[in-house]
This record gives sequence, C-alpha cells and structure tokens, in this order.
Amino acid sequence: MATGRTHRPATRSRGIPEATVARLPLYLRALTALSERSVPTVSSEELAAAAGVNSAKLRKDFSYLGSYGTRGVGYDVEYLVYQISRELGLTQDWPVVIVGIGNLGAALANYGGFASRGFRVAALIDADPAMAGKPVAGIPVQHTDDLEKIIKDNGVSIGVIATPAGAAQQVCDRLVAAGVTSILNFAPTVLSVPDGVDVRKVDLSIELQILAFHEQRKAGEETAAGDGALPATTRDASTDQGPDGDVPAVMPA
Amino acid sequence: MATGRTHRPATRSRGIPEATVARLPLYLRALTALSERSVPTVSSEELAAAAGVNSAKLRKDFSYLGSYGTRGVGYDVEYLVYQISRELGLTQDWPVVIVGIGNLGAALANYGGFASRGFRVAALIDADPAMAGKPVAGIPVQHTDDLEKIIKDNGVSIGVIATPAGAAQQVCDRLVAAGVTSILNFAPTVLSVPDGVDVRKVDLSIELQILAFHEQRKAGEETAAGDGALPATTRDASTDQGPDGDVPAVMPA
DNA sequence: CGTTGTGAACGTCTTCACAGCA
DNA sequence: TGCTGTGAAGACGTTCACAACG
Repeated sequence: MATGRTHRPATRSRGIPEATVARLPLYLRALTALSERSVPTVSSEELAAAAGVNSAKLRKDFSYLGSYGTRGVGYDVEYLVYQISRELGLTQDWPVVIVGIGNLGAALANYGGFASRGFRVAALIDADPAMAGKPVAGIPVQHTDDLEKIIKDNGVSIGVIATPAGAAQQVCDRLVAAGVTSILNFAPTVLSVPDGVDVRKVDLSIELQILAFHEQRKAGEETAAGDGALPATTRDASTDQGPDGDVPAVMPA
Repeated sequence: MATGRTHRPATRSRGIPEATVARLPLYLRALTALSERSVPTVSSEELAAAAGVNSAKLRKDFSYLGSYGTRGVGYDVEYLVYQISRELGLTQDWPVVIVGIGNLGAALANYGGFASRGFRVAALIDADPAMAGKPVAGIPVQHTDDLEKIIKDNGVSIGVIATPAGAAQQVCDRLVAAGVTSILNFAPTVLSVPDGVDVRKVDLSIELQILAFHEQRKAGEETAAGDGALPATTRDASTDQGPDGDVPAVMPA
C-alpha cells in the first residue's frame, strides 16, 4: 500500500474517458516503436495510422492528458512515451500472480509482453500438488494453499485467473480477500466481486462468436449488396464494455 | 469511401447494434447453463444476473432479435438458445485455422471452448519445419508453405493468428488472399486488411495496462474519497471497440 | 397480477470543422 | 503555412419508466 496522500485531483486529470484509456496502450506501443527507430517527432496523422485509429480521435484523446504537442510540428515521441506511461501507471512496477497453470496459464507466463512494461510475474499458482515446485517460464509453481501468503508477501494487487471455469469464482474470492483489486479473467464465467475491484474479461469463445455473426451476415449479404465491397471493421477487443454500475450477484439455487 | 450511407433508420429486422452482438454470447452461455439444469423459463431479471448485465439492457438487446418472451412469464430457455445460436451463426459449422503454434497457439488448440459451439479446429499451421507433423491437441501441425491449400481445401473463413508480432501482418495477408474474411489476432500488432475483412484483437498487455491505470488511480484516491467504497467495474474486454470505418494503412519505411 | 417490450431521456464516444498558435 | 487543440454536432449506447399484454 503506497501512501497516497497529497494526490490532489488537479482539476484536469479527473476523468479520462474509458474509451481513451483503452487506446492509450495502443498509442504507447506505436510510440515505442518510433522511439526505437529514433524518430524524434510524429504528427497526429502518422501516429494515428500506426495505431490504427483516425487522427481526430487521437488528438481528442491526447487533449484529455494535456497539451503535449506543438502546433505545426507534431508530438515529441520521447516526451509522449513518458507522459502516457505515467498516466497508465507504468512507471512503477506491478507484481502480478497467475492462478491456474494449465496450457493457457503457462502460455501467459511465457508471454514476453508481460515483463516488458512494468509488469512482473511475481508468482505462479496452481491447485495441482504435482505441479508444485515445477518451474514454468523459470518460475516455480506454488500451491493454492499458499495463495494468501503469496499475495501479501509480494504486495500483489493484480491477479490473472486462468483456471477452469468451475474454479474461477472461488479463486477470485480468495484473491480479493487477500487484497487483489484488479483481476484479468480468462475463465469463461461471470465473476462477481465487491465494489472497488476491477475485472476485465478475455474470452476466446466470445470473440469467435462475434466473428461468426459477421461472417454469417457477409454470406447473406453477398447477393443483396449493390455497392460492392463491405466496409472493413477492425474491432479492438479491449475497449470498454458494458460498465454496469449495477451488477446483481447471481445466486440461483 | 466505404460503402455508401447504409444508415437505415433502423427499420426493424436488420441492424443489431454491435454492443448487443457482443453480449449475445454471454446470454447464450448463461442460457446453456440453465438448459443443462433443465430450467424451462427464465425472467429477464434472472438471466441478466447470470450474464452480469442489468435487465433493462438485456430486454432491449432481445428486442432487436424479436419478441421471444412471454409477458408475465419470461423467456423459454430452449427457444432462446436456438434463436441466439441462429442469430450468431452457430447452427452451422465454422472451420478455423490457428497459425503460430507456440505456447499460445498450443493453448488455443487445446482450449475446449473452441469445439463446443460450432467451431472446429480444421488445421494448425506453423512456420517451423521441426513442428510439421507433430500432433498438438491431436491435430498434426502443418507447414506454412501449405497455408493457401489448407484454407481452400477446408473452406476456412475464420483464422486465428498466434504468431510473433513480426510475422502477423504477413500471415494475415496470406490468409486474406486465400479467402479468410474474419481474423482473431493475438499478436500485438495493428493489422491492416482490405474492406470486407473483420479483425478482432485480443491483447494481454493492453488489458493489463488498462487495469494498471485504474489500479494507480485507486491508490491515489484512497484518501480523497468521502463516499466510502468506489464502484466496482466489470469490463468485458469483448465489447465493441473503436469501429473505425476509415483505418488508414500504415506504411512506415 | 408480473413481466415483457419500448419510447423517450440521458450519457458517452466519435467525427467534423475550424480557430489558434508555432 | 501546417498542425494541434477543441467546441459543436451527431451517432451510438444505456437507463428509465411505463404501457401493453399474457
């Protein structure tokens, strides 16, 4: 727990739209690539193209962060990288635990993008005693029994759930009770959490079903459309979802 | 530019909002669970709770599909399962190829949710000749050289890219050229595709960065809030994203 | 009755278009 | 001149609240 005193809302930093927050990582990635190629400045048009959005949206997004550009010139790459990193909280280190070291959990543990920016896999946890001690991605797997201790010892506030659906809620409850306040859920279940805890869900099967919907429609419209080509769509699964404010706990007997 | 103004005043049948489409798989999952427990009917309130949304949203969503409920009673579970499945195009079989059989690709191949509803892993493809012939999840890996033939022989229209970022665009181009019109991209890159091709992106690192943003903010507000608890947020990574309509192709030398 | 289906109000996100500044 | 930053307009999504109806 950091001593979060003296954090004045600053009148401006209050309230960056969720949709904007979801795009900041995209901009950051594009900027990092530019930075590695030692590009000093970039225009909203160029950066937008690299990030796959349009320039008006990008400028509006940046306007929520402040005025970091120079008219007639563009944005200073290094400076923007820093500002966005700071805004996203990536200038500090986030220890993360992954619970459920099956195929997916192991793949996540091995995923390079984890370590890249501020995130550090602090521990791998699995319920199978046979896994205990076995190293995955160079990190020894620990048993679920020690979950609470692991969370507390490492000051973990972000947990990744990669367990089977049946175990997810239980794991979630234990993570939250131990102090985790952000959860990335790969299990195909709706998790219910207390106020103050963020959950983001990644669900392969949902993504495929959405694609199937559009695919089916293409087949149907093939003959109907007089225009020729349909417009291409590039949906980023990571935009905001239904913010719910009012998710009732489900408890069917 | 794109197709002309196809902004129909929402006649009645065509035009289900993207946000609704993204939730249909959620409803379907909840309904399937009810169906397996032989529950005959369900109210919007109950189903909404099980799906993690509020009931008004659910009713509005269903209203786009038609009037499938009975006032004073609720919805017939089996009937709704069928209607939603049909709407999503899950009554037919979708052969899918996975390209890039590393840790993640293998995890995806082993993922049970794939086969469950209408999706069938038709082939696994990898660029490593050493992988060729090796079975993963019971399916022999084939070499990238045969990509076009595999797509055509199996009538594949949905492709999953799980390659390293550097290979993703190239693989994407080949998939599209061979006839794939829907792509699920796990590589951390912006893919550019021609009109008529849908891309959905799943990006672990982006999800974590979004969580970090909120996590950081929580730490800052710890002392400021006079309300007590912060509202819980459950974001579903799979809602619609920035529909772009106008994504410029990026071509940095 | 109880619950659906939906018009209308409201809020959020995107796009436009241009003023303002380097 | 060229590009950013932003008010205003518009599209989209959610929530409200209640009439319609089994």
